[in-house]
Amino acid sequence: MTSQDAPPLVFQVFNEIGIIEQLSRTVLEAHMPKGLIAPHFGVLNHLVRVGDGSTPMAMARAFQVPKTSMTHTVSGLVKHELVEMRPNPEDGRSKQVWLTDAGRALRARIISDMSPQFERLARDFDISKLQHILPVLTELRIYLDESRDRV
Amino acid sequence: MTSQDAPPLVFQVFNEIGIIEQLSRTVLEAHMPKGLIAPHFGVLNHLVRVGDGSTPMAMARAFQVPKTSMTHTVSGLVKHELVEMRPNPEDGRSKQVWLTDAGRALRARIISDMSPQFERLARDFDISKLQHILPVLTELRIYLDESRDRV
DNA sequence: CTATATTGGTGCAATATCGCACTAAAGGAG
DNA sequence: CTCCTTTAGTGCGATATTGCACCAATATAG
Repeated sequence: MTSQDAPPLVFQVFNEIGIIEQLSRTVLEAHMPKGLIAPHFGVLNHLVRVGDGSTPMAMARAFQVPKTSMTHTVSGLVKHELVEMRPNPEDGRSKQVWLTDAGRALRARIISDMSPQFERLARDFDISKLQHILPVLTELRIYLDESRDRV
Repeated sequence: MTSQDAPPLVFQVFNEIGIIEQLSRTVLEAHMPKGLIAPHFGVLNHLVRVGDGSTPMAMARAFQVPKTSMTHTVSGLVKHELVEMRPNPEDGRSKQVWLTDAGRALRARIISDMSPQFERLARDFDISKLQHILPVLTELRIYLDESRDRV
């Protein structure tokens, strides 16, 4: 019975990460309008930060989700008129996703709505600890990402 | 445009955590039999570690998911005969979830199947870094958990 | 150039997630 | 005890996720 009493370190890390992901996603979604969830925000945020005109497949790869999932998420944003699809002039197979003004505005509003919570966390929590773990998380993410297809 | 070029630290941490969660979940699910996904493993693992006979609601709270989601997950495990439901002798409203031998065996097999990958990660990655971030992740998880209903 | 392989996107079906409403049991106020 | 509230669980419907199959466009082999 020893093995199950002492879960390996890696296991524990992934476990905590899973719980944090769930809790933080819930917080995010509490600030989103009805009908939109975390993946929608992810796409809006991605388009603002990386730039408009990305293709659905490029975003599916960026988020590591199947292309059908990205099609579905983007179509939800189109329905809410937060992005619009345009043909890709460089490749007849693909499309480009462009933000609308409403899309930009919604993303900005969600972020500003959440800022009090971030600030409270920054007050209550030792931020330097987060600064220390961020590079490790990034390294771990890169490792997992690169080992993804080798498995 | 400055605010969106420099996402706050907390934002970045949650972002990395979200990606790691997704990648690690994919790894886990690659080791699970067809028809079972990460939440099923979560419940099996929980029952082994915390002990048999927990109620669906207790687990819903532990995993921070709606009770309907837990009902669904547990019913999938029942269908695969990995757990069984019994009436709760102490409360006529609720039930208890007990592992079957097959449930215990499957959980053990999944863990042992994944151990080579954990070991490879332990070789390729500086484990002491994970040791350093684990307590911070735990602290962050506890903070979010406690602030969950205050928001 | 032609034939084949690959790639981007979508429709469809199976399953998952989750809010809402409802029932049954338990708890609490009087 | 009775009434009211709370709690555990489930049915149902809306939406999400994802594998599979397919089409159209592009890339590649010969």
